[in-house]
Amino acid sequence: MQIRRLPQASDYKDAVELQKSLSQRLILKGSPKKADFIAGVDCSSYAYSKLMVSAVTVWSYSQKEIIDSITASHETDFPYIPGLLAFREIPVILKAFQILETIPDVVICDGQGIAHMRGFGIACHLGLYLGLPTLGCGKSRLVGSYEKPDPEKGSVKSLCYKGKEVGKVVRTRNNVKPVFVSPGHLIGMNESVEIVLTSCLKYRLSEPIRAAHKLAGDTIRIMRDDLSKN
DNA sequence: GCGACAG
DNA sequence: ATCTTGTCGC
Repeated sequence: MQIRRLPQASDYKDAVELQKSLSQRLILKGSPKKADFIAGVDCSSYAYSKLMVSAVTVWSYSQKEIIDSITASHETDFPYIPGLLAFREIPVILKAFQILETIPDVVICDGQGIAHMRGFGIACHLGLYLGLPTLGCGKSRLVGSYEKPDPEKGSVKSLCYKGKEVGKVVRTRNNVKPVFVSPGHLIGMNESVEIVLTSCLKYRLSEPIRAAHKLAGDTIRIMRDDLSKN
């Protein structure tokens, strides 16, 4: 699919400034017209190397199964820095989207949307590149405070940061650690939570994210094994 | 200055 | 994120 062009940053200072300026472009409302094709994005990296693998899967809500998936690999020079995750993962993620045939209705990212110190997590960054509705679904918190949601699936509490609600803490399975949901671009807060809950069938993580996580992991292990032979 | 800190 | 098997608990 088509990817938009955005300004780049190579060092910490430029990256922080870029996030501040790009955050002005976000549209944090709306609901996907037809939220049937829900994509999940995840990355795996190989310890002790720069190798990164991304996986994008597309799950159909009506069919309850993965209907398309793709992987890409890329070497990165950007280290993991809390708040700057996108600069490490976006290149390999865009490489995968470039060859993805199915156009998703909405994209779920492994990480945060606006629940970020500058209101510009990886889901926001990817949303501007793709021009599609995106949202972040993190397995842990980056910023903000919250009260524990009730133990039943579907319970939700606000995630607040600097006096504003920036996300939701969502229980996707009974008695299981909640996930952190926040809009990325072209979608609202409640709509983001709705997408996550409708794509969580029997596990903590939504189906497309789970599938992408497994695909990226399996792929990088295969690449690692091939490297150790030759 | 100290502690926190997506993946 | 990654190095890694079995095992305890609902």
